[in-house]
Amino acid sequence: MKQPQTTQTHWDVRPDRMAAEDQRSIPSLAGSATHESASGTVHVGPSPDGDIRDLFSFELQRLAGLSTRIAALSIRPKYGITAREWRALAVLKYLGKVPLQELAKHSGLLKSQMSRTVSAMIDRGYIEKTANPGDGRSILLCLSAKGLDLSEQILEDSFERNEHMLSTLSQAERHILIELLQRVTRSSTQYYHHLKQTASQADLQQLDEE
Amino acid sequence: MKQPQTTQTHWDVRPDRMAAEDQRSIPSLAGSATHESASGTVHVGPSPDGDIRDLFSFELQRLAGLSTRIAALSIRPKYGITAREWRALAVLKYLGKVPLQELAKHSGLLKSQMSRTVSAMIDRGYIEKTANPGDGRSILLCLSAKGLDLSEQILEDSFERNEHMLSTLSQAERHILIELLQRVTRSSTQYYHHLKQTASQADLQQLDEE
DNA sequence: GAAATTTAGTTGACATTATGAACTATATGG
DNA sequence: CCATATAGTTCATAATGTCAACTAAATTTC
Repeated sequence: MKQPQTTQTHWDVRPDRMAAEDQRSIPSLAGSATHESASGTVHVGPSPDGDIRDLFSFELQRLAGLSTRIAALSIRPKYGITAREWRALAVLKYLGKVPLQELAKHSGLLKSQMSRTVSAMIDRGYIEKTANPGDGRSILLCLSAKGLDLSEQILEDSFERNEHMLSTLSQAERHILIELLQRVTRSSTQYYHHLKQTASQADLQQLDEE
Repeated sequence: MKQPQTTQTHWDVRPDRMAAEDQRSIPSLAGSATHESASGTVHVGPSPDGDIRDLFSFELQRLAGLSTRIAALSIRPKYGITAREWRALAVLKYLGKVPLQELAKHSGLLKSQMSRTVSAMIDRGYIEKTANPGDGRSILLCLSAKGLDLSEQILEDSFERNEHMLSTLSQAERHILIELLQRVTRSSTQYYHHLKQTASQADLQQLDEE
């Protein structure tokens, strides 16, 4: 099934940016040559002539949307579960037995979202909930046998999906990609907290002014 | 755990996997090895016991969610525009003057979504709409002067945001990351079309069977 | 060249997701 | 004790995504 090394897939990948029907005019595209200016600083700071395609977050969003659709297409019909529910299971699988907040953090969801997701999974018997002996407010969540089994099945499928998505990358490139993403996630998390903080400070200041 | 075959990358990645507050023991984690025996067929794929953190799509989704929140935090309050609306403007900026379908494709949205988005932007004077002389069904969209101005302002902000998000990567690494993302987007697009097609074929078959 | 089929865009209906705030019940620190 | 912080649930609301129906213009086909 898996073909880790080959670069060839049956779906035949074709070049980008100026694919097929796209090249209608757009003279401004000539400017894209400017990017590759050797090794110097390319688009970093405020770039006057860069366009959105050079923007990391743009590519990221585009691909993430695609990935969501692909996952939904493969998971929902087959397992009767949403991608988000599955993610909760899979995260819980490596966390073991943790309170809800912890699960939410690792999944990148708000606790309110996670609370609903989890209670739906409890109703369906995928997750078990026990009291936390050390803290009466908190609960401890873990996978049921059924939940573990499901999460493993889907995880396997997911690795295969990823295999297809990454089919044009070599093994080395895949590792690089994941590692870079993880690093970016870390620094972005810090940046996000920073932003939130200064934003709420600005809000307070605004109130003072009125 | 997982063994990436001595994938030594020069930037010495130290995934935090068990960062900061996370290492609260979780003794039950040791037990996760025992599960394998029960389920019989374990993982046959390339990742026998990899967990979801090794999954490209998982990292992707996590980071994309973060990026969305960061963008919303910076764009909405400052410019009174949603991230999606801005993306439409920025894509239109490099496309020039195109029909709606074209704009939708490049933005990764359905035409129905784009139609709504665009008409809101027309109402606010950011986008102009003219008839397509070559095709009576179609319309041609382009940025107004106001829209161009706004898109450039936000684009500049966005490059700065990205700067923060990518702050821990070298210039070379940023290029690699974008490159890889673009390549993955291309092959994933192919895969998606492939999936959709086989899915709808399965649907038809199902109908036949009834 | 008229009927049937495609295609571009708009709109409506509906499910999913995101976000914040209110509310409960414990916990913790003066 | 009382004030305050925290864990989790629930509610309200907005944004997003998805699909299908609909109009109008193009294209194909016989």
